[in-house]
Amino acid sequence: MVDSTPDAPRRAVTLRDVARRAGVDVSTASRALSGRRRVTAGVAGRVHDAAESLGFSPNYAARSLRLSRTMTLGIVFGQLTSPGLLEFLEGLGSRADEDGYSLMVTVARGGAERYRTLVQRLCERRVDGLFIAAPPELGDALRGLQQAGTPVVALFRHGPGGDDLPLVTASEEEAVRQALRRLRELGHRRLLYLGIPAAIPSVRLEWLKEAAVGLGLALDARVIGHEESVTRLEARLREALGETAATALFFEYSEAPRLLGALRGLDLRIPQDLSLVVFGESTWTIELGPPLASIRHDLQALGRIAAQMMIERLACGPDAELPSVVEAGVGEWVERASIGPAPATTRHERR
Amino acid sequence: MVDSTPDAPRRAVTLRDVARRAGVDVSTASRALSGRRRVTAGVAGRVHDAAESLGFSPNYAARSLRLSRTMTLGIVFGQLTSPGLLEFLEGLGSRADEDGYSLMVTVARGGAERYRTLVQRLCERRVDGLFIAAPPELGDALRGLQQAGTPVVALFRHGPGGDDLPLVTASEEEAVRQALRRLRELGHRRLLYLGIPAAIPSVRLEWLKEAAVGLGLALDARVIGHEESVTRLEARLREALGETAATALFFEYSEAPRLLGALRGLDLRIPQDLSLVVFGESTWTIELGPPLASIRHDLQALGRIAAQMMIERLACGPDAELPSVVEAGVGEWVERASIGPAPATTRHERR
DNA sequence: GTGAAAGCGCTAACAT
DNA sequence: ATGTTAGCGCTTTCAC
Repeated sequence: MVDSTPDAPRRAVTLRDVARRAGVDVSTASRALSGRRRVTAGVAGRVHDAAESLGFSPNYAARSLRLSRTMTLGIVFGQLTSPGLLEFLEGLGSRADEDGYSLMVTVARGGAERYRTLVQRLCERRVDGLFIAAPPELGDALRGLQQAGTPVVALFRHGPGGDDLPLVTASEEEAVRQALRRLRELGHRRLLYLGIPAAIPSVRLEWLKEAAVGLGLALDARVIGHEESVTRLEARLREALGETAATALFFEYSEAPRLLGALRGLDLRIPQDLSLVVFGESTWTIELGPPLASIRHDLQALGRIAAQMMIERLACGPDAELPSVVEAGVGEWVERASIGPAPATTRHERR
Repeated sequence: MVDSTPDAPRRAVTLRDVARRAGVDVSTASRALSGRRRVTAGVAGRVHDAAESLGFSPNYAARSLRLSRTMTLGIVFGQLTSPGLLEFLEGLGSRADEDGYSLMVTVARGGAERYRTLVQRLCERRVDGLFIAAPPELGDALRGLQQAGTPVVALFRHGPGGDDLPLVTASEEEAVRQALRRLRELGHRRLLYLGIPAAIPSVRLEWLKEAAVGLGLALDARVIGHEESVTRLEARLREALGETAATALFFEYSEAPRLLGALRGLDLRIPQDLSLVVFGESTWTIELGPPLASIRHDLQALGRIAAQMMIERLACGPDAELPSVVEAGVGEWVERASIGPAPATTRHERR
């Protein structure tokens, strides 16, 4: 049923097969199928029928070779950790898909060397465009791409040493300002930021500092280790809150489980004793316990935007330049029940 | 620095360029670079130098065309929701990567029709192997792949109507049995399973039922809506616990935030009043609140196994058959503080 | 409107 | 050991 000639060769049907079946030349079949050039109605019909009945599926490698474009976009991730990356990927993928582009996804997982290897491989694959998340120093791994005029853009942020690529990212500046303004309005004067070293935070910290200075708020920042236990964090937290007398706490989504766990041990009421703001969100931060106020992104939308930019760029031809930084997405301040008026005296002062 | 001839053509360097520069024929250059056939040391050196200095990157489309293999694996996801999919993807991708395969990732996001479209596209891309997560009825979308002898495997489970593909999945049978045995040991006799309709649960429910029957435990199962609010769930939960007098509750990771939120409103002590077991886990279920006992998978390992199977199959040639079901991963029972001895009388009986 | 022919970049027979 | 030749499947001039 699936195959009319049961012992057909283990070989894909080619355009040649279709043409033969339709009684025309391959070139005619090509035209009929691509529809780009006019063909007699009868011929077109026969060709389509033949293709249909043979189960013809055009070979993209051949087409790519001829057309010098693969209709493929590549992406290199550093690591697939944050669940936000799935949303991003979904957005990017679906937008690309709409214009017929497929996505090659790779994960570096290692150092800069791995990044370079993957970039090389994607270059061999002749992707039409390449995204690199938080790119490190890439050296001459980009050479092939550059020679071919393939656009390469950095995603989210630049990694150490890799700041020579146009960047597509979401800006949180305004959202951070809004959050701080609101907290100030609620009487908060001293803020604390807890983050892991050398990740996204650096930029966030800049924004936080800037906004805090602008509004006359005190901001302390402390680094917490990636692996510190909940009990350890509890002590750290107690100490940090004691020393800074902060009434509002900022932290990263990735640290939220441990931090919230530690917070429980401290017997603080949220938000009466302490207001909480998290960078990023998910059902966990919203549905469980006090809904956490957050500075979030629509990462799916950001993905779509990144894809769209690339596609437009591709349509413009190789000579169009990419702007060096595109703040494509916009961070959003979402107020929720985890923030409230600052306590008159902090818990620690009370003691 | 990057380019010795500043106004070089916007064109990738080809093997021909390398050969010319090295003063040899393209075929010789090909041999020297592939290293598959012996070449004089001097020539090899010159060719490599030329390739190096020109920044040569072999065109995979051309190679694919010639070799009839793309060194590309395709994967179709239904949706990119569960964070576990990232782990899976990472495992699959890294294993594939080790053997030089790249990964084309697509997301159906829609109904069976979208699946078919993506399968078609991946077929045109001539992937060497294809994974489809929870495939629905695919109809003749698989024809091209079949004709070409491309292996296609289903992942996780079969979707409605799509049960004609070899399946790679993880079995939880034994883990479920262990969990129930342990609960029985702790005095539990009545269990409750809360799940969303038409997702993974169906299989899980089978396993649960089977194990429960085998151990003489009572098992009730209730469906909860995908969108029910926490307060609504609270009522549902109260009702369900009241009616079944269950002392242990099973639920899915995806429902955990809402369910745990609802549980809080019920003023139950975990595990004194109720024991909890979740299918799947993350830092959220471990670090926050009472660590949840779980039936989990190492999805990254499963991904690696799936990739490995495919690669081996590819090495065997197109005539090797895939076994129809491979339970490649093993679910694991992990006991944590969320389970404890069954209460002498259930909370509701006490009232 | 259709067929003939060339060629995208590469590899593998075959010849030398 | 190296060069010559053919061809993977497709699109696109170029004739007719």
